[in-house]
Amino acid sequence: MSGTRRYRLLCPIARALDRVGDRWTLIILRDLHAGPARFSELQTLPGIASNLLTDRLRRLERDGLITRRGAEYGTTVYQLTDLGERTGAILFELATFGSHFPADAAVSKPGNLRTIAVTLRMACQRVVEPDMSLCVALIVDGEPFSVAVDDGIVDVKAGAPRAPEAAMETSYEAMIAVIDGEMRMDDFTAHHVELSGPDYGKAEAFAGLLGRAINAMLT
Amino acid sequence: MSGTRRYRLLCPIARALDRVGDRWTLIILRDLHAGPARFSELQTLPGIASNLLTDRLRRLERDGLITRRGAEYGTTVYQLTDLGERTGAILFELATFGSHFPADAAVSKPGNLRTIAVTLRMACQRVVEPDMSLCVALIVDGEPFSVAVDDGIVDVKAGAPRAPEAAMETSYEAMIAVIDGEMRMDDFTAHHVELSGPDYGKAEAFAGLLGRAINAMLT
DNA sequence: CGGGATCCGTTACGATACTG
DNA sequence: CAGTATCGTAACGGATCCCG
Repeated sequence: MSGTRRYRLLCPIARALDRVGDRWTLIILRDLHAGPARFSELQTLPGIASNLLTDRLRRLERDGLITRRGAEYGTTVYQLTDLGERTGAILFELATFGSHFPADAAVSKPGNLRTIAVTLRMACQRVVEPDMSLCVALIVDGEPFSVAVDDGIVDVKAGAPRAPEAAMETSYEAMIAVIDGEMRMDDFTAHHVELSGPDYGKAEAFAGLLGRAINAMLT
Repeated sequence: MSGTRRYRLLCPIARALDRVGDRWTLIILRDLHAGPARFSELQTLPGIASNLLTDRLRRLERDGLITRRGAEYGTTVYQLTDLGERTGAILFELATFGSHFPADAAVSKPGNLRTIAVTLRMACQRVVEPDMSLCVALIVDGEPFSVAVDDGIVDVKAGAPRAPEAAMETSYEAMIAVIDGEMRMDDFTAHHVELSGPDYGKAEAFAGLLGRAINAMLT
């Protein structure tokens, strides 16, 4: 177990990095923003060792960023606390910054696509109208996500919504291309997205929200 | 020289961490946000080894986040590029998040106070009126900073301004206490700050801006 | 003196194997 | 499923030395 090698400075930036600055920590948090996850789900992160994952989870729990639930049933679930939710802003700024760089030549696609949840939620939250409400199923490479806007409060979670008003289907690579500024938004909506009902107007409303969110990221 | 141990994921968050996620990298960038710095200034960071600093600077230069200027004169100066400036938002969110945690018992004060520049600039930028303009000298523990607002564009740099309209003197510990929420803003302005002219109104205007900036951080 | 380079002991990470 | 245990390797920390 690690524990030394901290900055131990008074500066708030260093204090933050002392909690979330270790390798994998922010990637783990990124996944948990898509909803609670179990150990084995997080282990699908390409390249993380199980002992590292254990160490990070223990430390995040100790610092009050996550909790473990239901250890009795044999099903342990890790979940963000209110404090842990606050890392969303950090992750969003990292995503905005990271979109300026090309992906490595030897990229390995992630085992799960939970990464999109934080970025999508924060990006939409910034541009949503205060009176908007909708609940759509977003399916990315076959993986379902729930995008819910409740009077201007945006929530994005892994898993299909119970009663979606509409659905949007697309691919992860297309989403990345448009966030990176390599694909125009109208090309994306025209050729890489399939909208469907039952309430088709809600699908179009979500497409519009998504467009404004991505435009705001690219400035 | 390092170079392996990258995430190599398509996810923009991972791409960002592949550039700025290594130990010390964000701390170095933090310092450079206060203006250009030389190798020896950055080496005052408590605990960084010179070979580590060399490695991080090389990598930041290679990734286009910083440039080295004037190597001919024997005076090498490292400076943020436009791309590097964009890390300001990440650092601000880290500072906001980090202020929720207590400082370590064995804190070592930094050799320089350049850390305040990014946080101060971003915090003020968020709440400044578009038509505000001022140029004040901010002296923290004797170290001078220049805070300039030019038609709503905020700039904070290490070093005294040439023609300050006013001055504010305070201490680093008091600033940290108020950012952490441990000291009330009115207590700070009443007992831990000294304002002076020549244009006393500008000093009060800056104090007001600072108050609104910190209040916005604490929400 | 500023701007590093070199060396070496220690710590953290990565991979795999194994267990309650 | 949710972790331990072990071990080789890469990165870090501290010190010293070097060169213009």
